[in-house]
Amino acid sequence: MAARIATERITDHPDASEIALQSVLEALVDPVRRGIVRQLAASDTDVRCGTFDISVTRTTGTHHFKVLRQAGIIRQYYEGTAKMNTLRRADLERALPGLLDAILAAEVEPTLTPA
Amino acid sequence: MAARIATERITDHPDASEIALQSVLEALVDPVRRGIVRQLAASDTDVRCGTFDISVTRTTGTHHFKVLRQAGIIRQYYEGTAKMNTLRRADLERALPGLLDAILAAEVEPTLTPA
DNA sequence: GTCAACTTTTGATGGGCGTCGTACTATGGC
DNA sequence: GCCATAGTACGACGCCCATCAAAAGTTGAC
Repeated sequence: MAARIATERITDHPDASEIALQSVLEALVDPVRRGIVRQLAASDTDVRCGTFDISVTRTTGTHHFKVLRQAGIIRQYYEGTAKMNTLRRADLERALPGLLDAILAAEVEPTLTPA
Repeated sequence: MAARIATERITDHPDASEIALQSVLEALVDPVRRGIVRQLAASDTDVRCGTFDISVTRTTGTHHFKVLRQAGIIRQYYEGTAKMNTLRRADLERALPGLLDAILAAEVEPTLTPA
């Protein structure tokens, strides 16, 4: 078929108006998930799940992506066998102004501190 | 003795420079603790532990105050038998600019939504 | 010194979350 | 059709955290 970008297959995305502080905090309290968000924020294109630099199993990775998606922090869509990820910056800024920027600005994670 | 404000008896306070994103997020992810911080932010004077409107036992309350203190979010000192609490706004702003404001601005907690 | 008010400490309990291994599904290329 | 690649679903395990009840410590008033 012609459809190569199947956005419709993932139904988990909350509307921008449904993004809640509690869920976002729960999502971003985990360092692995913050790492994902940071890498996403640093990239100027959408990123495939498999290319992230995370220190956990693929299985666990899937779990973290799901949490981020259900909190409304990332948007996911399929492109062939690959699952792509985008940061929902604008939606987050509307729902929780300043929060994402404050967290991204705060500290380059200690584990990544350059020498 | 003459000392009625014994700040020295509590040694847990991290220095402003030691306030870390991870600890602050871990502290503020709990709704009860965010409630404490909100009440503190809304008050123009220091507040005694006992006068907070929290929905848990005093024992649990003590625990939450301790977490907030060790994260560097509040400062505590004794005044007689009462334990007073202050929000460390300036220190937090220096360590994690914009974070506290973003969280306080975000939503009046659903549980507190006025009718 | 004794009593009452305020908060803490200790120990126990329960639930939730991060983690993983294995088995499964889906897509694309041959 | 078959195989390889990308990611998911399921189930299990361990640990950490919020919660509490009961007992103990501190301080101020009398």
